[in-house]
Amino acid sequence: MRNLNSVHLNGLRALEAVGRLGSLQAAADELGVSVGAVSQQVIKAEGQLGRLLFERTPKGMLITEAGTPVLAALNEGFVRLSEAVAMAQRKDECILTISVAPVLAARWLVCRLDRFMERHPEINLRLDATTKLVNLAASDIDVAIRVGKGHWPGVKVEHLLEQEVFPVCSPDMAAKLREPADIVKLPAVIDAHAMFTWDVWMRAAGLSGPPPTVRHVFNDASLCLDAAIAGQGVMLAWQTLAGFSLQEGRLVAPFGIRASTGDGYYFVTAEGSREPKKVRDFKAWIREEMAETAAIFG
Amino acid sequence: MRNLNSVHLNGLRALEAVGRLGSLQAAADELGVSVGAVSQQVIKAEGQLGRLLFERTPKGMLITEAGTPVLAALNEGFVRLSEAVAMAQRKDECILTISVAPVLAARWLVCRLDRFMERHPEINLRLDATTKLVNLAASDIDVAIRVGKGHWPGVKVEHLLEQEVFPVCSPDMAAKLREPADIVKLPAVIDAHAMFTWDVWMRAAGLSGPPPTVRHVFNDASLCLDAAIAGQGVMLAWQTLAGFSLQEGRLVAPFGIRASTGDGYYFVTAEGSREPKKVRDFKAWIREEMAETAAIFG
DNA sequence: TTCCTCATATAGCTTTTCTATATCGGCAAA
DNA sequence: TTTGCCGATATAGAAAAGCTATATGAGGAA
Repeated sequence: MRNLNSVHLNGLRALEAVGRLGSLQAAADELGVSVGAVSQQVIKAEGQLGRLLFERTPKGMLITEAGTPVLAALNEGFVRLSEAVAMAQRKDECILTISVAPVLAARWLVCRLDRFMERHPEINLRLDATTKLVNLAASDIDVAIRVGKGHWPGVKVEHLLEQEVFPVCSPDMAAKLREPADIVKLPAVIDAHAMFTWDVWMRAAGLSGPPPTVRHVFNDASLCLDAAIAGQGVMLAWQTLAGFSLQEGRLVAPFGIRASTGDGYYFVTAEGSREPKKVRDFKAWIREEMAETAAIFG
Repeated sequence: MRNLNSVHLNGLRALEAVGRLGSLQAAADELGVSVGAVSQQVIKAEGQLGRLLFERTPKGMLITEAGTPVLAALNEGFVRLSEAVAMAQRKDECILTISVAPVLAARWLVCRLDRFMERHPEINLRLDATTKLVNLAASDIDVAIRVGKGHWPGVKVEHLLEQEVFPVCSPDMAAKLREPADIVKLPAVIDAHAMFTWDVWMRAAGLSGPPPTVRHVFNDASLCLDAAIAGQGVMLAWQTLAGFSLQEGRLVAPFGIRASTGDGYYFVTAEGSREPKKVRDFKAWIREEMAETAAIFG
């Protein structure tokens, strides 16, 4: 499209407007400039194209035969540009863009989105699955959910749920356990990205000695949970990861001892401006769903 | 399309180029400006739209979800504008735009255009039927054929054929005529726009007395000729108007007396520049056809 | 002949666009 | 940890584009 470098876009627009509206005055009205400005632009643009698109008559501008297809194509082009601008300027009241960790999306959020649709049919979600802390001022994300200490500058942070970890394993594996100390004797499956270790839970359980032996390590928490479900070992899991599988009976949390990691779930939104209703609606719904998940454990 | 007034077209183009090419540098290369210029334009245009279309990452600009449809529409728009510009800038070697009087077109030229197509299949004609003397410098007409004295300033004029007039009537009507003086006793059909009167012919025929009585007057020479063909009167016609009907035997030119009107057929072209081959080809062909028409009369 | 409409030309001001340069942040390699 | 590179951004000021205001010209109608 380098050929567009040889002609001024404002001039092409002037040509199109005159071609469609029939006179310099009508075009000037639409473009919001004076008749003289349109006249200059038309003359200059014709010069840049090396082609006369109009014949001047006392009754106004008449399109030349060569001008007809050119002006038709210009019209289609500008109609499309106008649609693009309208699209960009439209307030997407009905689209909510959220950012959550992939594992939270896969293991907790996506399976309950049907309930969000029931509650808010007028809101369409866009889900950006990433663990990065997004720059909300420089992206189109409305709200993020993140796990961590919550000390993130430049954004508004709102606590949602304290993260707790606890061992989970298959029911068959759990059936062989007589006391909490038996858990650390099981082989373990490990999530390499976890920000905590078995020590956190063992302290809460009042256990000393070595942690479980590592059988498998995964770089994806969701895959790690699948391994635990498959009976390949015990995993130190957390509420949103394991809640659904616990409810289904595919996993068991033996003895129910939980330890707080010191991290929490937080809503992260842009500072300053008043939150749109769709964001408030979403947060309220998430709170309810988190409360229901928390209720599984006590 | 007034919404385009609120955003700079150059900025939209910068957005589109970055969206399509993936970086400010690549866009700058295509637009022929510096990276700083593109950066400024993108930032300003996003501000004017009130929408971020890109997320800035260390690896370059990433299109936001909202940006994807907007940039797609911008791309379509600019592709079409580019096509329009290419169309306008393309040298139409194969299109010849001619301007002739409507009656010349209808009665002489159009019926023989098949022969022009045979001779020059590579040339497409555009025919502008008007009697006005066109401003060749301010229109896209390559060559005009006009009837008159030929004294037209500011254009190149080239004589083609002297205009002669002569009475024509239906064969039945002609069968009753014994001598030229009988012609002026017939009722006449008159072309209101004709630039000559019966006096011109009567002088050439050596006849005195009153001209034929007027039966019908037409504001279109072609309709007038049709009336003569229909036997409604005698018409003072000219070569290009009546030639074809004479050859067909639908009209007769009794006694073959012709008078020169003092007007002529002329090629009219723009002054100055060397004529393209297509114009020279067309004129050569017209000369041959005119010579053939002239041969009908002796 | 006069008046109106439409396009065009011109001078000069305003706005946009651009260049040149410096800076910043992130990432990879030493 | 330091350094260098890459890509984006900010800034000042120059250049170009765009615009207004005004005058002019041509054609047509009253």
